[in-house]
Amino acid sequence: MKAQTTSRAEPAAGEISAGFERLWALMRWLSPPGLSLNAGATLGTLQRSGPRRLTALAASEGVTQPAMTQLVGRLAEAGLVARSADPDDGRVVYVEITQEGRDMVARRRAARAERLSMLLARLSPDQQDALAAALPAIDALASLWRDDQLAPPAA
Amino acid sequence: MKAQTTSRAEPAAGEISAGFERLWALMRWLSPPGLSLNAGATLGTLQRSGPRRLTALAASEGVTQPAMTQLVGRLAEAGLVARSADPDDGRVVYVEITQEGRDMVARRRAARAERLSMLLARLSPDQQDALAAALPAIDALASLWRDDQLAPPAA
DNA sequence: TATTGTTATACTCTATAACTATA
DNA sequence: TATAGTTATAGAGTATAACAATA
Repeated sequence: MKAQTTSRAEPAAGEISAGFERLWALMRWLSPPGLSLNAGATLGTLQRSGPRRLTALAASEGVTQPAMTQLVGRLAEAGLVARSADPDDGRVVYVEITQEGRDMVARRRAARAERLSMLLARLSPDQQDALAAALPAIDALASLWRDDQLAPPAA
Repeated sequence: MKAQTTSRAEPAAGEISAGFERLWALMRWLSPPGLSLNAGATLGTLQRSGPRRLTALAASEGVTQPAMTQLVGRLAEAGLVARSADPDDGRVVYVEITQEGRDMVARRRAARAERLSMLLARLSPDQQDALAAALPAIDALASLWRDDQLAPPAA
């Protein structure tokens, strides 16, 4: 309740998180079956960021290390990712997306875009513009959070 | 691939859905434990929309009818919702949020807002504004989709 | 002794199919 | 016969705890 510690961000935070929550069911509907949302997001992270350690992947996707072990196991079994060892540290496992995985990401992205564009077309031009204009902020928000998970700040 | 059927919405759809996907892990992190994301979203829908039939609730949350039966059962057991019968049709079940449920929604919303505001404060003012400006579009998108689920359009 | 990742186990949640009750 | 909702069953996916291997 303490006022003006964070400029105008504070009053808006409640509405923004409520808006995100309302998108929850839509996001599930957009995602083609075959991969869970976690699996799809993990694949997307690997495509954007390149090979990553299993622990880092678990942190950036917000799941536990054992859960990521199993998720990577499923993705590897499906040929979508590959594991590799660190030559300098035998404990470390790197996870990398395969070409097959990239194809899967592309297919899913196209399917989502097709479904979403039908809805977007029914928004007003102003609303479409507002969504597009918010994309950099959405990306920045997601990146900030992921970076915090990898190297927690103060709290 | 067919061009200009939907103005500028089409090229942006891919980026927007990718942005949503990147928010996925953040959304899970924002949500306090105790209720699943589906449970929280369902409670939020009931608070906004008032009593709803179980079938309609299942459609608007994007889960099957049996899944909603069980989810409502869990929420009712926790005292967060109440069922009531339709006097005119003995088959119909209405689901309504209780005061305890409203309190839960408020608590969760406050917790999410607190976590999110720490991240929002680290965005530039422009980015904060862009997010706030996109809220009406996000709400409209969610509503469009929910309405379609309740009464499917053409496809 | 600390760190990285895996295995074991139990639990939550979901979907499909079969069922009951009302219309 | 169709519709609203429930029950039965099986499966996916997660977390906690215990473990193995490397540093």
